[in-house]
Amino acid sequence: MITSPLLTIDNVLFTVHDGILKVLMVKRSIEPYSGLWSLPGGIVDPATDTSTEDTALRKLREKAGVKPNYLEQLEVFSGHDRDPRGFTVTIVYYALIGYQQAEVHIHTVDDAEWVSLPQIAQLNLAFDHKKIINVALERLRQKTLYSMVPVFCLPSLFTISDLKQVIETIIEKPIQRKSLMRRVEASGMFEEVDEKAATGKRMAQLYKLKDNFNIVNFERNLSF
Amino acid sequence: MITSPLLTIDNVLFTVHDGILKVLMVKRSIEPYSGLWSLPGGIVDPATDTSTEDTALRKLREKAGVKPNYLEQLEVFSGHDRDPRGFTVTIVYYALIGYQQAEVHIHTVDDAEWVSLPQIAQLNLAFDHKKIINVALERLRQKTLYSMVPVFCLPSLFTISDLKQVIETIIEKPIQRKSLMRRVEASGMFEEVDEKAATGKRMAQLYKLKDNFNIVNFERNLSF
DNA sequence: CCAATAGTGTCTTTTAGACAGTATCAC
DNA sequence: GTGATACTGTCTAAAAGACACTATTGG
Repeated sequence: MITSPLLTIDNVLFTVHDGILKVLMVKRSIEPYSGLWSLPGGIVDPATDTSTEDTALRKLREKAGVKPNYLEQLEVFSGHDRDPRGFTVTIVYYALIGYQQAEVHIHTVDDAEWVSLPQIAQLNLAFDHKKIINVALERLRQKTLYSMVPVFCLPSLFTISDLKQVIETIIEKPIQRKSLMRRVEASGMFEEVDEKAATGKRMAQLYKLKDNFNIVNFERNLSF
Repeated sequence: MITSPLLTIDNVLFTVHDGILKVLMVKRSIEPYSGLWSLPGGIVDPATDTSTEDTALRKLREKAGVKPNYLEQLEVFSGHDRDPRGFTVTIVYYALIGYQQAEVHIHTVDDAEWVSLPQIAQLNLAFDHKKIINVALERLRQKTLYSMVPVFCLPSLFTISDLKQVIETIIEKPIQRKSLMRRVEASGMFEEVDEKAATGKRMAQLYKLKDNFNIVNFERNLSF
């Protein structure tokens, strides 16, 4: 008779704030790795969850009171060496949210915090979470090259400059404003709203996601 | 106390033979869905498997005696409605193999068979395996547009025409031979061997994967 | 008017598509 | 030589990069 291994999920929730890419981390309060920072995740509960995606959303709600704008399966990590308790299987999701949207909730929970990538590099994280974050980051960067997913790191109204900054923060490269505008147009995902933002000198056009948008994948990557 | 749900893996093993894309199916001998065709998979066994990828490879070996040239995680399927026994979680892998390479083994196992996609559409498959196959197919098609993965459906020596046919079979569209040759060259994954194949009239150059190849992803998709 | 940010026009670059033209083989 | 398949040369097309140019704002 085979006993099922411990099945957990973990979330890599990204946001961008002031040109810095951050990941939501929570402090572990139980063994193993008690006291260390870790990804917000937990055990899949067949009694309450209708799917593992449901588990992922529930954990983000419970641990930080947030609901992401975007959530997608990254991949499964498994093995004997990733948890001192033995063989474990973790389904990892990566997710995006606007900083303003989440900030309120994060601040009321003192064991949840936005951590920048340089900070993460220096921390000692629980389990193989550092590796998981790197895989998620790689995927987010790739996806940023051929889609508009970074928009999910922004509030519901945003300018082209906002979007440009978020993209540049994620891929750590400058992009051409012109290229971005062409893609915004071509994607058909967005509509201009009757409002302008006074961020810079000249007022900037505000955009929002259309009510029934489909995420478009472009046929070629941005390059440099 | 939370009991872990039943954790299984399934494989969608593709090959191309004579211009037909096929999936390896096995006949179920136990309930539920006994007697129906299903994907070759099974339960993850922490006692023997070092990872879920290991489970996937083991199941392909046990059920059909084959070792794929390419194996990659597709995604996790979960829910209460996919198995009459209740909440289940299935990690799905998709894989590629050359027809010649696998044929011998498949023929010795009478409950394993290559099934074409039109045939699959007409069959009544176990669980949600029809849906899983469609998701895997979609992924394979996407990947074919920006990489050379279809080469893993071929024997170790192959011609450009072989590769072209496999690609066209997968995406169900004709491509330009010229575009393919440019990509074969640009990828740096292949080397010409000192041998020619007498498939058509003029002898065709044979290629093989370099000993230390890296799978290259192109910056733009093939289009039509 | 000036400085700064928003946004446009347009030329270049890259890489795929199209397709004609050449090469090599069996017969 | 003929016909069929293999391969190359080269023009066009689509979309991104580069970058100069215009527009709009606050002061």
